[in-house]
Amino acid sequence: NPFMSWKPVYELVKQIPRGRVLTYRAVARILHLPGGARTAGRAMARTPSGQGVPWHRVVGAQGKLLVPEPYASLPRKLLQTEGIAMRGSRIDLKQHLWTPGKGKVSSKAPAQRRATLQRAPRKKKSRSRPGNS
DNA sequence: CATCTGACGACCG
DNA sequence: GCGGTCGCCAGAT
Repeated sequence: NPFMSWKPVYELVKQIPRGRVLTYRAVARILHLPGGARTAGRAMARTPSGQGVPWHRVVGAQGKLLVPEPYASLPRKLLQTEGIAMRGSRIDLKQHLWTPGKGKVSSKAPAQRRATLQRAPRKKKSRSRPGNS
């Protein structure tokens, strides 16, 4: 049963408090999901309905709502209802990013720092990308 | 078994 | 800030 594999993800998402959000990246790191954020995204894409999983509280690393059609408009509405502040089409992660276990200790979200590692130039291997025919 | 496909995120121009 | 590309990994074809 594939749902069992993602159960930890749904259990974690269910614990996100009202008015708070988690990024796909954060979910992946907390659960040590191999493959990182995309794996978290895959799990969310298969979120079972009727299980009380607040899927709208999982957003992109930059606070963007990545839910595709035909549900694209739902998260925004739901989050607004929960009092989530937004700058344009983004959520203020500084205010609403949830840190498991520190919900009532500190309301400040830890500033996420990007590694300053340099990477070798990237090869542009086109892997049958949807392009113009 | 070989490929393609994403509810991502990092980089690049 | 935006759009295109690549690495990642489990499912679908």
